[in-house]
Amino acid sequence: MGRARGQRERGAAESARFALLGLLLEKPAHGYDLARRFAPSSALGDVIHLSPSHLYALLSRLERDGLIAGEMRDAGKHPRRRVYRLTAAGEAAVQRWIDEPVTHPRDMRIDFPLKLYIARRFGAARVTELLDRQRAVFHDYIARLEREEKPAETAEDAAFIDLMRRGRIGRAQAALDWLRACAEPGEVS
Amino acid sequence: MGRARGQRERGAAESARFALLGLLLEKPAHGYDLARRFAPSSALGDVIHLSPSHLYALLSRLERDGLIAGEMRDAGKHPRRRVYRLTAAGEAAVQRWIDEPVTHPRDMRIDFPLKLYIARRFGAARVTELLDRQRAVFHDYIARLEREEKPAETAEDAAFIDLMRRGRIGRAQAALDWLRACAEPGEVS
DNA sequence: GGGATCATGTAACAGGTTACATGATTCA
DNA sequence: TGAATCATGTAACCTGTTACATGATCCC
Repeated sequence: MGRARGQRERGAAESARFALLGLLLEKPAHGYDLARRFAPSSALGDVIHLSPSHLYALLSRLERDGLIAGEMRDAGKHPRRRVYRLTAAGEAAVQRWIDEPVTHPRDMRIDFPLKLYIARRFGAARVTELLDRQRAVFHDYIARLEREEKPAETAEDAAFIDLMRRGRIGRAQAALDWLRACAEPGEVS
Repeated sequence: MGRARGQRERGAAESARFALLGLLLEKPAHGYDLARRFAPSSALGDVIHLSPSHLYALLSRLERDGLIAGEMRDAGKHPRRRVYRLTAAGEAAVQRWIDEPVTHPRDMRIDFPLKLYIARRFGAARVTELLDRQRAVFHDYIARLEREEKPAETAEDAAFIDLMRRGRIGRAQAALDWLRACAEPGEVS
């Protein structure tokens, strides 16, 4: 009971949860509103696909976990809708999430873009800080990999492991290059 | 009942299942044997971590799915062990898997390295073919991305979407570079 | 006897995903 | 009246993961 949580590996949709919180940071919204933000032709929809049912399921869990609170509201000429707002815990969690760089290049596909998207809505300074921190992380990551010497059982294994290392360095380097492009003037609105 | 399966997204451990099948392609083995192949200091262990319990769970599912068949055997001076061998269906599946390049750069972290590792055990020709096919896939992938023009709702969204596209191209290019390094003489034993 | 190694599982739980179900309102 | 849009959910299913349980054999 009460396992050391808070240090979990993030699943593919863990990121989606935070993106939802990030949208609610701007203003309260209901499910259908949020779903529109993830439409295929939108920026968020380009990063991650969220079907309506999936999105509602995520919202339920977020509410269960106490990060958001929903309230049914009449909406004049529309069907009743459940409007969600962040709780204090939810706001704290999402603020932390935005500012924290990812630790691994694999997160440059989904997690980081979502942070970037949300950070943009809170000013250029927020974005610049995120980009800087993220670059520092990968810079160190590459340095560590380049120093690394893993013991291997056979020469064949050693060759393979070294190949893998070169792959990791290449991916981190690609991430670094892309981050530099993001920071170019005009990119961050 | 009987949803269109066979076309599923592959989870992180879907790859591990195939790696297991790949190892069994060489010769039948029991769980503990296979677990050793995934030791932290081994080539496979460098690509993916499989705890013994996880591995046994995967083997159970593989057997349930009819890809492998296990048989308890006495082993002289050792405790009894359950020796697994591929079924015809399992062999067909793994042969297909080895030769099929991955469709997405994200799979260069785990799925492709596992294919590469297994392919190596079946000769340099097998590896060369895999590398060639994989390069062709990413070559096309990049060409498609470079042609692509996505409609966006706002100019800001358009800029963001373009940034994402550049990220994807960068990752694919890094994969391509790495594949070229893999194909260099001496790399494929 | 007892620690190391060999060997195999299972129970339980949380999370991801989606097919399916439902109904209000608007407007042509 | 009926199609389009607005709006919300849930039941069911599978998978991933891991803590925990168990026991044989070897060799000092």
